[in-house]
Amino acid sequence: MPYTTQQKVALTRVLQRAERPLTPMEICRAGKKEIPRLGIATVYRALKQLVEEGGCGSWRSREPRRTTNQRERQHHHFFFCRHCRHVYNLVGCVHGVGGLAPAGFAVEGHEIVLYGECAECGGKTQGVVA
Amino acid sequence: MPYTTQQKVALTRVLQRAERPLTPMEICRAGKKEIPRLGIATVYRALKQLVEEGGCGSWRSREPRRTTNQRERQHHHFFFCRHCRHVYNLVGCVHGVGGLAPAGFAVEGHEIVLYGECAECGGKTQGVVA
DNA sequence: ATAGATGCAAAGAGTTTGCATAGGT
DNA sequence: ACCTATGCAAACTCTTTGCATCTAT
Repeated sequence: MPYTTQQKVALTRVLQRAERPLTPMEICRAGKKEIPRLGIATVYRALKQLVEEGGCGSWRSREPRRTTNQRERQHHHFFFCRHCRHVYNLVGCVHGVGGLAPAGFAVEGHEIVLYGECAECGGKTQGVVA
Repeated sequence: MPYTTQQKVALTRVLQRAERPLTPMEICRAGKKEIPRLGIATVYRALKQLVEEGGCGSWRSREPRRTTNQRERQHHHFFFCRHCRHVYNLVGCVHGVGGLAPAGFAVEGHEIVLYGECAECGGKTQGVVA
C-alpha cells in the first residue's frame, strides 16, 4: 500500500545514480534539484521504507561507523538480521579481500557484513515478503 | 604522549572481551563496572584515540549503518581512508562471502569495507605513524 | 473519498566540546 | 611541576515524531 510519490521516485533515482554511499543530507540536497521543497524528514522516511522493502541502493550516515580494525585479536565478521536487527558473529573469513584495493592504497583492515534474515526470524517472516 | 589511564585500560579490556560490536553507550555501561564514575565523553574520547592509533577492537553506533543491498544494480564495495575520511569505490568482489553465514541464515547481501590509507594520504602521513 | 505521504517545526538521541579538577609522567 | 585526561554539563548535530495539509489511488 505504499504510494508511488514523486519524492520516492526522485530519491530512488538519486540513490541509483550515486556511485558511492551518500548521507541522508546529501541525498536530500540532491533530491531538491528535482523537488525543491523536499524535506529531510521525507528522506529519512523514504530510506526507512526502502530498507524495509529490501530494495534500492546504499547510503551512509555522516561518518563511516563500525571502525573496526582489530590488532589481530580475533578476526571475525558480522551478520545483521534485517528483521530482528541483531548482530551475529561469524567465524571464518575469505581470502583476497585486500586485493580489492587499488595500487597505492594501504589496506590496514577490512570488515565484512552480511545482511539477511537470521534462522530465528526466517520462520516468522514467511509470507511477509513483498 | 597519551597517558595510560585506568579508564583507557578498562575500556580496552571491555572492547577485547566483547564478542560483538558494542555501542559507545554499552561500552560505557560495561566500563562503569570497573570505574563507576566513568563518563560517556571519556568513552568517546578514548574510542577516537584508539582508532587514530589504529589499535583495539570494534564497536558500532546505535544502529548498523550502511544498510546496503543493491537490487543487483552494480555490486561494489568501499575503501575508507582513515586519514582524509574519504570513501572510495572499489571494483570487483571476492567469492564465497555468503558462505560465512551459519546454516539457516538467509544471506540477502553483503558489504565489504576496507580500511587504511589512500594513495593520496599515504605520502603526507609518513613519519606520523606511532 | 480515503488512506497514506509530505513539509514543517518541535522533540529525542547520540556525539562533541569547554572548563575546572584529578591524575599520570 | 607540567601536561594530559576526566567528569560534568552545555552545545551541537543527526534522526524521529506530531500534526495539518496535500497527494495518489
